[in-house]
Amino acid sequence: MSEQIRTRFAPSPTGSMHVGNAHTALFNWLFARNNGGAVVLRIEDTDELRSTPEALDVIYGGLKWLGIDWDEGPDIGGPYGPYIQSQRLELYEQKVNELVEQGKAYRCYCTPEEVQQRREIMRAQGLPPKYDSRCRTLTEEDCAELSAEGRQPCTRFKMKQTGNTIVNDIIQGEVVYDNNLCGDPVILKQSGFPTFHLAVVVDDAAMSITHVIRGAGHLPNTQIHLQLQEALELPHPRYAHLPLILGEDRTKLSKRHGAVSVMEYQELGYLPEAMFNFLVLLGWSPGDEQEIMPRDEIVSRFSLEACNKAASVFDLKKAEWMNGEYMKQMEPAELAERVHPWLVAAGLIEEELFGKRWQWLIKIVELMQERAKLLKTYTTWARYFFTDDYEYENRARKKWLNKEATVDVLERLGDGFEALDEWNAETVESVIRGLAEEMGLSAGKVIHPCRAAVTGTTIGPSLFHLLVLLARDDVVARLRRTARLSRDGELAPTGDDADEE
RNA sequence: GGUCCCAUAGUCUAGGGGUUAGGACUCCGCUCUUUCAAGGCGGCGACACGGGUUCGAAUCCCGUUGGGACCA
Repeated sequence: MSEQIRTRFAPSPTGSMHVGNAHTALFNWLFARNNGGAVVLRIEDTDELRSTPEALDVIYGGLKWLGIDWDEGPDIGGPYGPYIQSQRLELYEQKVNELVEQGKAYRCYCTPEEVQQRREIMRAQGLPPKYDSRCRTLTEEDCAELSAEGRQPCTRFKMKQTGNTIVNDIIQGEVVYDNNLCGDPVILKQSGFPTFHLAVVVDDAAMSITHVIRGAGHLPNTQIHLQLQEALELPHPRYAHLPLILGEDRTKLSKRHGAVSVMEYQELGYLPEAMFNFLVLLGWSPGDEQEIMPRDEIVSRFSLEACNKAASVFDLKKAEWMNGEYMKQMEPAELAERVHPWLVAAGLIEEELFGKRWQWLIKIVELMQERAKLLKTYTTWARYFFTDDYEYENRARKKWLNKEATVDVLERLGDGFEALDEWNAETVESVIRGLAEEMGLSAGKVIHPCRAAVTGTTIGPSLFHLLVLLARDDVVARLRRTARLSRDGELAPTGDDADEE
């Protein structure tokens, strides 16, 4: 008989989906899917004002974007609901009362300020800054007196004061904590809300969670959870603490490191499958040299035992590279579908595309498929395909457009194109090369000015193939317009980097 | 400050007593070409340090240093 594996992902509804959270969700999902287990989505909102529908949507959206699904959760229900902690308050209260009645927890009348103050003193003395347990020994009269002062109690759990608590972690191994060093944690706040410690323990058990997979930041909390489970006579789940994801400066990833929420990566033009692949490689490796792997393969090869203990730095450059790789592997038609919304948002193309126009877009996408690294890249690099309103870059101005010889080349090229019977890559190329020969120039001396004139830039895909994706009339018009501007001296380098080479 | 965790190049990692320490990103160079932001080729670059254990340590142990996490 094998127990049904159940993992859970338990975010707080903060209104954004941090990549660290996404990483944790991903590993829970991978472990469950690899083992034919279930994934539970639980919202831990006992600390927040309450979850708002918007905050929930952010979580759902982030997970769905990455392709992480769940078997039970607030939106789809399940046999262990409700899945939002603020809807489970009676349960926590009942458990807390149970502990108090059994003498395993007690009311504490110290204010947060007092506790904080004493902690500072202990720290200054070089002592472990834990709660000093002074309310443990309060009598009923003491309590009544303190209440009369207007104090609202919180409830603290009595931690063992001797011996060790051993966490046996699948990833971190055996970690030993000295019970004497841990103060009694609050389990029920003055407000009557449970703390994280109580709620996780109660819910993990109530939801039959077999494996708690979470960030390594929770490792020290686990000693509390283990003791709480014992006191409540609940089973211990297995624990796996994942290495943290850090920013470039090796501190916890936060806003000042740039994009930290998964949706920001979507907005930057990342493909979810690339993000998925990138994230899984932070803290896990298949053991060989494979890096880019389809989702199925990741699922089948995944294991918690193969996870790393060391924290990792989120390397944006590598994520970008990987995204580019995914874009290259894609069918042009599919990539075009992904790129299309970006072009629409940039006002470059209409939302409804029909047959020929789709085919045209696919060709454009394909032309740049090798070099674009993000979906968003198309809105800038491919801009000139969709509008005549593009900038002449300084490099193009300096190298070609601001030179006298260019005017003639552009004009004659325009004439040559105009005279063409057919507009295709071969005919275009022959005009360009023919003109170069006629003028006694190398082909590059025609190609580069032409590119600069028609696209405004000095770099891009094959010029011949690019030109034929534009209407011939447009190309001719652009050549003539550019020639005129050049002659009028309008194309001198501008701006701060005008002198830069 | 206390406790815990971690330590292979700038970054992600493989390896785990005997290896020329492998791969990937980045960076640099060369090359192809019609440009590079793409392709091809190549290069720089690592076992944090000090002690042990051992015939032999990057690998095991201890310490130091550094980093991180937690301490409502």
